[in-house]
Amino acid sequence: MTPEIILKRAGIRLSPVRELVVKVLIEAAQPLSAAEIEETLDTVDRSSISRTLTQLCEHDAVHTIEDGSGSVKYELCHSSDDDDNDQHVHFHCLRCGETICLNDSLIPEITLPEGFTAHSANFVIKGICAGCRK
Amino acid sequence: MTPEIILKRAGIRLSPVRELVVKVLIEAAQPLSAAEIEETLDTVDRSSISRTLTQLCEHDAVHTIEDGSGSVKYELCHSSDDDDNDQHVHFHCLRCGETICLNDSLIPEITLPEGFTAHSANFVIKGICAGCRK
DNA sequence: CTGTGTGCAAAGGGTTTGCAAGTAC
DNA sequence: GTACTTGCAAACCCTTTGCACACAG
Repeated sequence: MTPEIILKRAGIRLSPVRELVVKVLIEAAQPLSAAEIEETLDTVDRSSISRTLTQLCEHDAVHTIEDGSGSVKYELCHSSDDDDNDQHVHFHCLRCGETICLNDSLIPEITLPEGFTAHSANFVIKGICAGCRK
Repeated sequence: MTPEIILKRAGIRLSPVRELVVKVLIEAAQPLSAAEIEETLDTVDRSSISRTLTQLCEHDAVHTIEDGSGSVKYELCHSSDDDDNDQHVHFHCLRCGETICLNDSLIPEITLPEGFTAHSANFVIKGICAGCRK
């Protein structure tokens, strides 16, 4: 998977910054915050990163994870189509601050009250990871 | 359930502000943000509310919900004991911004990788509520 | 007198916006 | 030329902290 393909599929024009941001997300094993992307791409301004992430979210190429760390994390959507079936649970370590994907645990379907429509879901378990438990 | 009982059980001394904050949380049908509590209690300073909420969280009398709205929501813990069995899923309406409890949907147990320990969980479904769908 | 509670103002952090310069077509 | 992209600085929102006064034991 290349940045070019992802951007093209999302219907977003190519640009240097956008390709760099998507590349970082592809290579990350975990969801990243805007600040983490900024650190990796230290030549790129934070506002450009912010705008790019907003755009990627609007085009459903990226989704957000609120892990309670204070900053939103971003992750590439795995499925190209609209159904969010690939959405998995995340684990946020309260000690080291990392947020990792629990790829084996898909977010379960929840029955909503009459008239409610789901758009996305955010399921984060907080605790201590194996590395920090020691 | 009264503010006095909740504070006493949490091991927090009584005070005018603390009783007011807990009272608002008791009467709320939904999780509230610090700003919403501040609006309701317009005589109380935001810093006092912030400190009270922090204290309530530390004593496990209140837990937080990150719904992606930008501000953390607070809700009274229902169980008095340590197990978080009463934790339920929340629904956040992207149109009206309300976050409501889906009391019928308990947060499912997730199997964590070896060595991981769970402390709490945050499960929020985002979409459009019945009132906003219209 | 000592400790606790509270309000006010200011700081902090994370993110977004206004604007102007730069770039591509 | 026109539209799009980007960086810089400033603004914004939400939350927390420093400090001083007030009050209770």
